[in-house]
Amino acid sequence: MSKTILEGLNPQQKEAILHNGGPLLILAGAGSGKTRVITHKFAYLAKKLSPNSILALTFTNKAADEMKARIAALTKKDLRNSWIGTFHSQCNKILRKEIGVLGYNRDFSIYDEDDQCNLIRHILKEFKIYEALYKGILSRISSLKSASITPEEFLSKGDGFGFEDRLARVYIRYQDELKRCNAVDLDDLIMLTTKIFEEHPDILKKYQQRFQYILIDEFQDTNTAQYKLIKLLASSHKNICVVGDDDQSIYGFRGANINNILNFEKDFPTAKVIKLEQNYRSTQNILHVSGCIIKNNPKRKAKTLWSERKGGEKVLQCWFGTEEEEAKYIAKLIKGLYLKGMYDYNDFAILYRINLQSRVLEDTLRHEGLPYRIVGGVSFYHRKEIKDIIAYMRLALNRDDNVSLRRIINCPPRGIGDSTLSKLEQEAKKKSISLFAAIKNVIKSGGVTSSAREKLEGFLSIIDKISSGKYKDAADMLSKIYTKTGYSEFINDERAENVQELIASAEGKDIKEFVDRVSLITSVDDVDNSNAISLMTLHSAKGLEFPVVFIAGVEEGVLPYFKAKGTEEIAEERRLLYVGMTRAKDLLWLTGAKRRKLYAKVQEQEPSRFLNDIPEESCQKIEKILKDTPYTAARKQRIKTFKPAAAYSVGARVRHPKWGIGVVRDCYGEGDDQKITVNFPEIGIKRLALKFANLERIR
DNA sequence: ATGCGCGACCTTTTT
DNA sequence: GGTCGCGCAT
Repeated sequence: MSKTILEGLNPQQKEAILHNGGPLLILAGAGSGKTRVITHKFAYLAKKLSPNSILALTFTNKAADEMKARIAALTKKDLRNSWIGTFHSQCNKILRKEIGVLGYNRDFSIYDEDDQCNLIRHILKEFKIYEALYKGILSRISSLKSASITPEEFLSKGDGFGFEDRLARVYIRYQDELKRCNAVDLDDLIMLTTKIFEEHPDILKKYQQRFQYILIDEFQDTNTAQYKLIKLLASSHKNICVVGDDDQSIYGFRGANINNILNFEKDFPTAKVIKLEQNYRSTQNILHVSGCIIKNNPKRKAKTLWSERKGGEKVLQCWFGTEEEEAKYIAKLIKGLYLKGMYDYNDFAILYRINLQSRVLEDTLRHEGLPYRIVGGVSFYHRKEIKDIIAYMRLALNRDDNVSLRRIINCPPRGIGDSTLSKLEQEAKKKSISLFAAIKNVIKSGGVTSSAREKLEGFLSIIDKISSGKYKDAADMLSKIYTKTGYSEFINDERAENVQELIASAEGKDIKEFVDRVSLITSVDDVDNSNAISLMTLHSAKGLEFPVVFIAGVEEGVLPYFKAKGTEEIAEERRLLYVGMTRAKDLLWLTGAKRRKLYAKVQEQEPSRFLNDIPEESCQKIEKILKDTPYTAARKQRIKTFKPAAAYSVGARVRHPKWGIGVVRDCYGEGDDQKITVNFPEIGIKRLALKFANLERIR
């Protein structure tokens, strides 16, 4: 057992896994096999401990799912009751049990950013603060919460005058309103859990005993509130292992506190520190150049990544007249490399700092007939029609949820306008009751015109019908909502399709679990394996890797973005570039344009200051468009590093459970990391991990 | 209740 | 350049 767990690992990785109890900080450089170490460490721990007594926290659902799948494959243990998940989902789990002590009801709603905005705007109207400020105010409140500062603390810090004081009052009111709605926002999931632990030592003790070991992934992304929470949980046994890379901290603007990683050793003086510096992804050259850039950051835990893939192609720098030329050249290069058979479309990624850069790139790729996909972007669950339908569901489960009620009381339109609504608001305020209860009161007391009363009765009976109905699953409930509310007649075809998709995704799911999932998920985990070039922001690229990476717009004002002024902000921009560069396995291009259209005006652009840190000899600068694409070294590199494994030979036929029969195009890697590339007719070329692919060899 | 014109504003965004 | 929100007009 422990043989398989430690097989194929380097000494540092082994040390990290075998380290016995006590605080451990694993500084895992880009591409150093971090996920592997975490999952194997979990498996190792699970030999002695029940898997359900290990708390393993990630930041994304995707990372959590992947971790679960890999641990399940490794340990063959039942993980249905495990505590592997995101910070938010695991806190939600705790709150659903314990929130009673704070005076909330267990059926609380979870508000996302959209709901938060609605609530803040509602409050600002009442406070007579210019409503357009809501975004700024919400972000201030959110950063207070992520820094674990309560409304009362913030108010007591202020001088009692001016904007800060008013902000404090809005914050207090906001928190009150949430409670009145029996709702928590995403920051509350962390903050309220912490609050319970602080105020109820017995509850804290229960969870301290339950979690014998704590594992945290992407530790550089934790905010102060999250760190406070895990310090509480780890304080008795100090069996805590955090894994992260300070050089990849790029979410400071969302409250992530890089000092958490820098201070871990101070907070846990007996902490062992292990550095994972062997990179299994990029060529030595790419690592060298990205290392030259990141080493200029102040306050970092120095790491020197190295790779067995010695040498490699030089990093290519290219400077163009305009962003159109930049895009065109990138497209031509991709086409050239593709036609030479070196790479597939999904081997390429084009990364950029700001979303608006994607437009020219998209236009050009389309024009050149190259397939692409945008990664990230607007979330499915953020769409109006989806949020509306979910709001009905939420209101049926939690009648105090005023935000959801306001959202749907007149959607689809049923003639309940502002005047009726403000009567309801008044009544609710006067009697300190929810809007839903206010509707009942107003109907009884005859506080509205008879036509308004009829309409309110109609709305009431819809909600009553929804909440008294018996449903076999979440899909059943959603589809009844969709028809009974009149929503289905109200929307256009495209939106109707989205609703159908939502209903389909709820098939067989428990209603409450489904609502939670929707609130805690951002994007649909669509497994888009289509053979296409990936376009995304540098932020979205974190955690991914591609054989060929282009970083576009490496210019002053774009990267670093012009709004980044202070040293820490510049340092974060530098890390952003570093994250982008370390995504590349074989080839890396840094491009820029002399003139770029930004927000309707053409700007003269200078090369990014970060480029000055790149040593001449590791870089190739190209001023004009070349006829030949430089790829020979990369090809040699590939052949050397990826020796064909014996498992499948190129040209062999295999069957995949989902995609049918295909032809093996490539097979490489060793041990658990064996990868296979298969061309499935109709579906296209897929790159698969041999271990999980479930392939069947056929003759 | 809806439609339109005007002005302000622009990042990144795991949950 | 394009979006979003507001206020005013119907």
